[in-house]
Amino acid sequence: MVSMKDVSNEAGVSIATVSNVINKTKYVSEEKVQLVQNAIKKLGYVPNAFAKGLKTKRSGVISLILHDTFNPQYMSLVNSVTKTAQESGYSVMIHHSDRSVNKEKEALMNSVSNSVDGIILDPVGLKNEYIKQILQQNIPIVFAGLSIRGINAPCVLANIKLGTYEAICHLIKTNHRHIGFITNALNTNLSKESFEGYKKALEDFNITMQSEYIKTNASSHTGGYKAVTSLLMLSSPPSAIFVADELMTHGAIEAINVAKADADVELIGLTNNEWSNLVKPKISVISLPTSEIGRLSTEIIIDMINGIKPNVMPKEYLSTELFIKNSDAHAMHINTEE
Amino acid sequence: MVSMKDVSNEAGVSIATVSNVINKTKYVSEEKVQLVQNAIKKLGYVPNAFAKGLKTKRSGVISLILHDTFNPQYMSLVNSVTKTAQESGYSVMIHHSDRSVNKEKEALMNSVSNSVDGIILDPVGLKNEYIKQILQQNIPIVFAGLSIRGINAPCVLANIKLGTYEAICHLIKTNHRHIGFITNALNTNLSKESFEGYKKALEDFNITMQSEYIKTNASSHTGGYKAVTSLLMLSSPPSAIFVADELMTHGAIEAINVAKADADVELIGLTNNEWSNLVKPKISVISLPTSEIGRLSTEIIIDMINGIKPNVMPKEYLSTELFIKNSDAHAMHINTEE
DNA sequence: TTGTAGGCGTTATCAA
DNA sequence: TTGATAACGCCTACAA
Repeated sequence: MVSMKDVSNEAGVSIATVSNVINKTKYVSEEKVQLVQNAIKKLGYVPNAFAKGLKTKRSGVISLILHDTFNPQYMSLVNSVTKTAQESGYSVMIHHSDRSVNKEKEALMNSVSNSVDGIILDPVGLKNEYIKQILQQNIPIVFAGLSIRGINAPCVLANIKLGTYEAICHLIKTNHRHIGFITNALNTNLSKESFEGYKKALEDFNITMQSEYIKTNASSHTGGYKAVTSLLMLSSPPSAIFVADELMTHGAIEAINVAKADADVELIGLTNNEWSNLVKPKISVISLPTSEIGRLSTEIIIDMINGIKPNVMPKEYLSTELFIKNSDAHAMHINTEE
Repeated sequence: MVSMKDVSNEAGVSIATVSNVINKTKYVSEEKVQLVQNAIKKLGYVPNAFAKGLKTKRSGVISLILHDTFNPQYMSLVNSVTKTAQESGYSVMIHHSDRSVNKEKEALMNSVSNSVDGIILDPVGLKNEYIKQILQQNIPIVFAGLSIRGINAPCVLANIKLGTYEAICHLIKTNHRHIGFITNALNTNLSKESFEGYKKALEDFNITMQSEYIKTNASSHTGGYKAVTSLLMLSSPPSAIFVADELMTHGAIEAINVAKADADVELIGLTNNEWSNLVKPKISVISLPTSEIGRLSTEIIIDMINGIKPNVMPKEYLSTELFIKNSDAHAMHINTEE
């Protein structure tokens, strides 16, 4: 491996001068700059990040820890984080916690051990004691997608409550009064907040919530299928259904197809997958601002690394978008911050 | 930051003993092991990867460089690479070259500078002089998804030629004789090999290739749309169309919908997106073994890191799968290696 | 079985 | 303006 010392020998200058040329830390005469640059090129010198990090305590690496990469939406998160980071000269290390608190802990430890400059965490659950230890290490952390209670760190989230509210309002305005709501066990912020939005919309329009229209124990493909099927079998079935998860939306579509009920029921799902435009029956969707979440999280973490306090604490909500079927443009796009 | 020295002080042993306890490099008496472990826990010691790497020249990091992350398929690649790596104790650093040879070069340099133990490269184009320099640095590299000519490194690819061949054979066996073929400019291995498969299938069944059925200048959504539209306007349009790209498949479906031609034309697209099951008109698809490509690439790179020569050189082909519409099971699954 | 000490490639302080 | 040199935290002969 060719080191600074080799370069300094080749160029006939001191190691310090080489370092100053590379990092532009001090003025070096044009003559020596040339000498050094030629030597670097000739020898194919590449700086050693270990040695540099050992001195500076900085790695130029941001750690991205994802809890569920099965969901296709995560690609745009990975994308935007990586791009934003690269633009600022950072590299991204990616870990999967795979819905396991233990793996999350491992990923966090690994991040500490690798001296990453900052961590973007999409947490597994509502708590992980180990996270507090990270904060004590003084390594910046921001939460993406989910928040963790009791932890004072910035947090970038989709405003799913407002998104759901908008979607339900749209349905009501297009004369739906019997609206189904399907989600998983209401044990995540996402589903809980989505349900809040649903309730609020009904309230605002003075519509009584009917418990038989609410299915809160669905999950994944099959769950969506079963939930919709049972809704359609009610004596007075809903004329519209909101589904708060991408996979469950799949199942919902199939159920409608099987029941040949596409003329009778309006569906709003959750996805930003392009394929959803081509699906029959046509559905409307709300899409999470995954890409923006990634970009903003990264910008915040970089600010924190540089000692700049993020001005929005502790939570930053990004709005979802509602795409109405048969319409290229999206219907509403309300931007809120708090 | 708490270092080994602090631990050794706390435990009342030497630094070397601490190191030996941590790395299990030498036998240490049970008594001192306890002492050290208690000290580690008490102080919250975490090894410093910089110092370690500086000595050992190993980082435990694999670099994954992707050329196009717009394509949703990449998520499963990222997924399988990360999981496989994590299982073997490696971390993954992810870079986007974004179809730019320059960015690819930057990512490679960054990888060298960070002393990654190995590189999985999904290359931008058919060549990049800089890659040869990487090989000279003696850092293991494997190509995923695309091969680069003139470079002697392992290479894990989808057997798109065979996949296309199977798909076209299926069409022929179901009595199609007029089969359209749509791809981009034939300037990538993928499209070239796909076209090879198309030609071979026609030959094997003694069907004359008709040049008006071949559209090789399509690209992206719009390209697929235009290509299919023009095919459908032929005086004797094809009864089946093969589309060798996910986005182009989108456009193709729309074109068929607009032309209301779904009864008349059979479509086979390229994707492994779950949504494609729900699309109308129903389509068949061949799917790339992205996940397997990721897993195998990672296994190979880890072997190389450990000095084990991969036994399959220089290319390893993984088979695609053909999913016939209206059928849950896939029709064929032929596994070949060469 | 345990300890001492040199050096990995940088950066940064201090002299020159 | 440039150059010596002492850390940074760890591993690993080599000694004891």
